[in-house]
Amino acid sequence: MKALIVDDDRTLADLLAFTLRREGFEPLLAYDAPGAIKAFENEAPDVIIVDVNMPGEPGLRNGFDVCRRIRKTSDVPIILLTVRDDEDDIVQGLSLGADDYVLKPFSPRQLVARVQTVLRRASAGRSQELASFEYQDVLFDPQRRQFTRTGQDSITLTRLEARLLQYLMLNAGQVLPAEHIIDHVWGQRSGNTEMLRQLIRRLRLKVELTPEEPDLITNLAGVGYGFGI
Amino acid sequence: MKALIVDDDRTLADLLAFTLRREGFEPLLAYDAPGAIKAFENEAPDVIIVDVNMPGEPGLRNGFDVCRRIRKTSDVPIILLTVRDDEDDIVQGLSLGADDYVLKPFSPRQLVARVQTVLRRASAGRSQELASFEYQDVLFDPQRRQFTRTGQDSITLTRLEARLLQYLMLNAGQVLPAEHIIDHVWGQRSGNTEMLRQLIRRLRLKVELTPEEPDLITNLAGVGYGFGI
DNA sequence: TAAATTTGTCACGATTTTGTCACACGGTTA
DNA sequence: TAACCGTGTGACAAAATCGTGACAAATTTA
Repeated sequence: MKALIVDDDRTLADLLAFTLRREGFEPLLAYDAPGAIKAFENEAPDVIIVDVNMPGEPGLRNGFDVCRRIRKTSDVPIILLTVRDDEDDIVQGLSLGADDYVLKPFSPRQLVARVQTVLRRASAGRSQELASFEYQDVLFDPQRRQFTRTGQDSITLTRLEARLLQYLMLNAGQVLPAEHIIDHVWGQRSGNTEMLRQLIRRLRLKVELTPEEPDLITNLAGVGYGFGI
Repeated sequence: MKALIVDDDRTLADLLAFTLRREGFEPLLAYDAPGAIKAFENEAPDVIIVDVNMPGEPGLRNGFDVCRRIRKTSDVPIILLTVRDDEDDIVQGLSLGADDYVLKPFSPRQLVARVQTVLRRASAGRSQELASFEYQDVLFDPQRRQFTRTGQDSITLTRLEARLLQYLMLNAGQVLPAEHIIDHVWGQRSGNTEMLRQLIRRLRLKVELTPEEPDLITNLAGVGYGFGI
């Protein structure tokens, strides 16, 4: 299994290479966007790990450009590395077709786990959805509908709860109009405000530390709800 | 993804069509306002790019009319093309519900980037309005309805307060007739002078440092109110 | 099929938001 | 000077919005 690592921070790139090699991968290294494209074309890696923030010439500038460029011709799994707190990055990266993203800083073990998850899904032919979402100290795995707060036991969400949470996390930092949420969770036809209120409530009971004083899922009166605002 | 291009300059329209097709879009062309409406109704495009300046019969004259007409029935993202860096055009366009505008001349790449940004925003459900307004030491985020005076805690405005402030800030420096404000905040039907007085009052209480001596929202007797005069 | 889980519906109270009424103040004008 | 107008202000009522609990219907699981 070839894994292409793209990062201008050579120390980090080397560390990733070392870790992946130990896990049986054949690591390839690129230190900038053009190098990444070249390596991708010459080596046909099975998975690509790209740092979002890289210097470089305009047009082929950063991890997003690499992602976009590769997605034009290939469905190879791509994992983006991004610094914390930049939700716009996440949304943008996902819309560009990345399969997963990992927030820095991360442990090498963690990254390897993500790589394997992405590969497993890719081989199963369903690289549609996301492998996982991270935000502060919470982690959500839509596939298994497992929600985990670091240091605590993980919780299994119901199908609707998971769809709601996924939609909220995918658009973290934004206020989503109730109608949009309803459309997305229940589909155009059914679904109403009351059902959303109940679902929000149930999700909060499972997910929030103090459901009376929610800190993850907040409401904006007259509009809708948002995650991480 | 269907992209409707409306421009009487066929050379430019063709160039845009070529560029968008290369990026995976299915371009549709219209060379005047009536043609644009027809294409919009028949083809249901995912995004519309309209040149502001077009010849044509009165009533359905230019890009603004197209924008206004389409916004009556649809939230499809609209990008306006304009030559003048005339702020009035921009303000007018945005107040008519356009999602973005691009000043001519522009590079095709640039336009494609804008198109993708707008589509991303639309799919994320935040085709709302502009990201934020700034004026001197105040900042307003319409989406979260957060008002901040630098160095102070931010305040959450109510829906109507936010709409009023947004309208005032969008037209900062001008005195807006009370009737216009009422129409914009409450919509054509309801709304009266008394309600506006109360809303102004409540907004001032939240926003002004000294509500008795307002410095942001000023009144011009017999006409209306203005922001930053 | 029975039990358990998940989802939808109804009703209530608390709070916030919005609308309405009454009145005071200053300036202008008859 | 008195009447009038536009505006600012306060108090209160109406409406909207949200969170909550209880329970029924539907679905999944054993």
